[in-house]
Amino acid sequence: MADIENMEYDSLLVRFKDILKHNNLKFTKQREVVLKTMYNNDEHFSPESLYVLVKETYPELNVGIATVYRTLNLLEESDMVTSLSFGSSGKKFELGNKPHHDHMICKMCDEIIEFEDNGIEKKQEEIASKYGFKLTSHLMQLYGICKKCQKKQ
Amino acid sequence: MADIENMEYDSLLVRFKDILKHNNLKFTKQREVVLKTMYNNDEHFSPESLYVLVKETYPELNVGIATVYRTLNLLEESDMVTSLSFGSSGKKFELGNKPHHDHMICKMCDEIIEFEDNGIEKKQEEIASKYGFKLTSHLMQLYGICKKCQKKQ
DNA sequence: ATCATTGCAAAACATTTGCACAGTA
DNA sequence: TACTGTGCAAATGTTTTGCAATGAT
Repeated sequence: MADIENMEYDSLLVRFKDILKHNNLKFTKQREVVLKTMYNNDEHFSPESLYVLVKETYPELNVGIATVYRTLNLLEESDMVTSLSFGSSGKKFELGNKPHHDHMICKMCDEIIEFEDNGIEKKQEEIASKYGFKLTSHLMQLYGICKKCQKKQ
Repeated sequence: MADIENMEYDSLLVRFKDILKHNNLKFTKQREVVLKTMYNNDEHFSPESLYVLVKETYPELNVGIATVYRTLNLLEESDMVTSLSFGSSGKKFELGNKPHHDHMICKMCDEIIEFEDNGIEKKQEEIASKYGFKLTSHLMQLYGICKKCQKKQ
């Protein structure tokens, strides 16, 4: 049963349970379902859109949007999800199960393209140490117009 | 009168007036005062804090916060100001009169340190062209703990 | 004179919180 | 059992919008 397909999710789940235990928090269906929905739908979610998806997928649980917010905040504090903010609408979240990457965002269609930035990281470390700054994370977003939208113009 | 001190502001103002004219928009005291206040107080502003400062400085104009928002949005669309968003509170804006730079943000005290990133830009262009993406701008924010706050810990 | 802009208040969003009840350990 | 989590609705915070009056060209 525990085939390779589920290994990654299982390890996320174990990590989540660990975090909960270490903080004297409880493992609940709602928390599990929020994590699982993010995993099964590999995208960038707004709290609202994740909420809709969770409700559609698990209507019997009757999950409230407050719980989605609470769970996302918990997951973010525990570094299991990352948030991006751009544009005028609120944040978007993604599950941190992929290797580190950054984002290119199309101004016209809001599409998000992920890319890896081997090499830029080193430069960032250099800059930070120059200012005595202790780096914990970074956000790099490139804005512009994607291939498709360039054709439309 | 037009000494070197004011040249930079004057050129901003000319640019602003140009933008207004090209869009059939009008040059008003309120719009001018928002721009001027940003220029005179070289910082990163939330719309709210800029509003307070404008009211303090020009109480007789009785500028409303809606106008501050409208002006900031206008200035941003015209690329005269840039916005950063981070944390859970809203956006911060800065006037785009400095050479391009990025930001280091302290997680503890929210201080913003600016730095220049000669060299990273080239890499960004490379990445973008690999995806057929037409780059118009970018955002790079390094998060961590600043020198002062490290000592406090 | 014409048409955009303004301040105000209300509306629209986005997110958080208080509380009584339900669920986990 | 003890205590945390939950949904709900209300509260909060941020940004936008409709409107009648004002101001710029």
